Amino acid sequence: MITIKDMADMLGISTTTVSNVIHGKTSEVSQKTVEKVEKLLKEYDYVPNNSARSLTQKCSKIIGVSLKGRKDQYDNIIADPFFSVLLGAIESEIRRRGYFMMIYTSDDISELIRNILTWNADGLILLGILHDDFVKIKSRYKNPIVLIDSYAPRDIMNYVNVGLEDEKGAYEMTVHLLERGHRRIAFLADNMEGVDYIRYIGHQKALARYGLKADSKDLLIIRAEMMEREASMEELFYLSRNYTAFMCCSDYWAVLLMSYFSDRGVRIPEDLSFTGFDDVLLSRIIRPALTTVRQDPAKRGRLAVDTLIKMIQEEEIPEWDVKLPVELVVRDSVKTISAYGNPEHSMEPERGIDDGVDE
Amino acid sequence: MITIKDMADMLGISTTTVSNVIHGKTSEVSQKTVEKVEKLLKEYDYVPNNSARSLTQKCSKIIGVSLKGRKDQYDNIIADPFFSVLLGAIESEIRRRGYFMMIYTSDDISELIRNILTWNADGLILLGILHDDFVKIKSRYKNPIVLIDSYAPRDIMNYVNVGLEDEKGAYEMTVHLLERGHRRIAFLADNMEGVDYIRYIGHQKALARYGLKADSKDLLIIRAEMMEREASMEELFYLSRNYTAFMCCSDYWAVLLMSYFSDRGVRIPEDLSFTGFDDVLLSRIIRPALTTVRQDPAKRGRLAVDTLIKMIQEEEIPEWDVKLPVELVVRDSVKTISAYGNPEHSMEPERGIDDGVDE
DNA sequence: TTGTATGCGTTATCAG
DNA sequence: CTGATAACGCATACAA
Repeated sequence: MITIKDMADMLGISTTTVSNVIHGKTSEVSQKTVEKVEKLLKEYDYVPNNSARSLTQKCSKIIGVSLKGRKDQYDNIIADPFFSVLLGAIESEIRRRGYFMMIYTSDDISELIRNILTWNADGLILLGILHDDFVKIKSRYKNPIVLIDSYAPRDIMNYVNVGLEDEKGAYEMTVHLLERGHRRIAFLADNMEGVDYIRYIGHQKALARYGLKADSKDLLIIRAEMMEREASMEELFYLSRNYTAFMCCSDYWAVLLMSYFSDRGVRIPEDLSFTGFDDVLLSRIIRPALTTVRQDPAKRGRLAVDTLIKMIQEEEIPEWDVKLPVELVVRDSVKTISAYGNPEHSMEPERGIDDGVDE
Repeated sequence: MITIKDMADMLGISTTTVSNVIHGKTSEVSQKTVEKVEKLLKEYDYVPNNSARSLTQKCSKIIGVSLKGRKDQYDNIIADPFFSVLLGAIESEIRRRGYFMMIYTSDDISELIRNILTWNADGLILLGILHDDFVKIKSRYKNPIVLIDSYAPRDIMNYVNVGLEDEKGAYEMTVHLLERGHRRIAFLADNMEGVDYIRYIGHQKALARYGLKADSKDLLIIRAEMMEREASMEELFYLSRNYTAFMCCSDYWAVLLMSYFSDRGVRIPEDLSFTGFDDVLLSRIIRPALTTVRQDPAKRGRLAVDTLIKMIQEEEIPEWDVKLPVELVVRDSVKTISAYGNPEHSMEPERGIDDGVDE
């Protein structure tokens, strides 16, 4: 590892001159010196020491990416099919822009903060962080932050979020189910915060538009450990008899449950319809192919990085809450039960009710 | 961000003393001073600047993780179901051990090397790197390196690899197919280097043990862009008529192809059997569930990190080539065709032939 | 056009 | 027990 000083000594010139050549400030250096230095740069394949750079400058060229692990959900969150695609896109964009990515996963938010601070990251991308944690981070870390999939009360704190038309997606999916004649729909969510909550709002609005009312008993919260506990699954199986459709908040769960139910003799979609959210690879591969809401995680990752770098370079404060479009993808996991729809509800939305979505 | 100097000034003592307290060298500091400093440490929640530390010390506490992207394979390699689980395990273990993870993906190996050097990473974990690239990296980077899934000629260069019983896995899978009466087996691989090549060796040995000979025309190389090109898939479809089983080098491909073939009316496993490798979530979810070779990527990730840290701390040079066990997982994607087996081959291995595996 | 001097935050050496 | 002081590698303001 050759240093600037080494090279300066070798050429009998000062470090300043070498540094200037490295940074392309050749206007202030004679052509001859430039050539000498560049020759040496090539010869020894000089690589700057970024620790030293971070020290003298304000910036570290590091972008921190944090996903608070949730022990209750998956073994490790990086393995989640949706997160991994997103993360891959973020990584490649960070690299393309000449930055470095450092990942911090932790269930302990204060440890996470210490890790960010200790490297003085230029900016931060936070995935699926809850509001309280965001506030804690924001209070200690002053550089730009971009959130992905966050819903926080706007009035409490400014934030930049690269989100999704979650409400619209859930709305359209619900409408799709209703139009196919489904009236007994269960809504399956990981939790009732953030993204899943907003999707539930969309679901409710669609029901309302059809003169139906969401019933809290149709809201099924599903957790990773349930798959392990036979009793929980039995109960879910039992509950499923009340429904013609399971509307899931993620492809991951939809696909897992489809597999579980079909193994127990439930025919999909004949006996029970399923829908997902995300459109990950899984949902295209499984049979019946999953009807779902598509988003573009690669685009999202890129946009998050672009936005963050814009903020870092202080060109501007970008739009504070982007909602990327979603698209209903109809495949084969939803049955059409027109003749079998609950007769007391018409197939058309009731007149006079018109709550917009994402207004 | 409070610094050591700030605190020293506040207390009217020297930075040395503060630093000593921070590092627990309290034997050389009076109790009173220790308490004063620790109070301040807490109060301002002091976080050390790691760039400064890296500069003065030999170590950076960074572990670099590199996966050379292969443009021909996936959009981004992090999204690969197997890699993402492995990566997640690596990340959590690195963090648990008090290190930081920096990811470098690049198709340009020299860019990758520069990134590693610029941060002076204490150690490196290389995933799926080919031998030539490893040599290049090794020539520029002198800190410990642990490989995952590498096969290189041992005589050329020392290396530490955390691998798998690839040969054994493929051997057992092939035997399984043979015992179920399959005689016309296609071997599908991404390429003919590294892991896939060793698996092919195992495949060949199993065939030999049954008095059969591997035919190079039964070796089908499959690439990501093939899925897009209709002509390629048509050809594969046409070829498939020659076989009773497709033995795939990864679950990823097995599952993708199963889906493709079953959509075109091929019954699985009645018309065509499939096997995979890895046992990712996908293979458990899909129906028919995939017969595959299980490995434990989480364990692998942990072991790789443990090994690397051992090397970094110079406790010892660990075993140079670990091969973690694999396990055949029989599910429903392989048909039993005992009555239909090629009559000129007996179901039992021929006598007198006895090439061991992984000897 | 080139060089000198200083500082970034930390650790380590050595002297008091 | 404590404190100067130098050093790590780099960038920059200022001199020459």
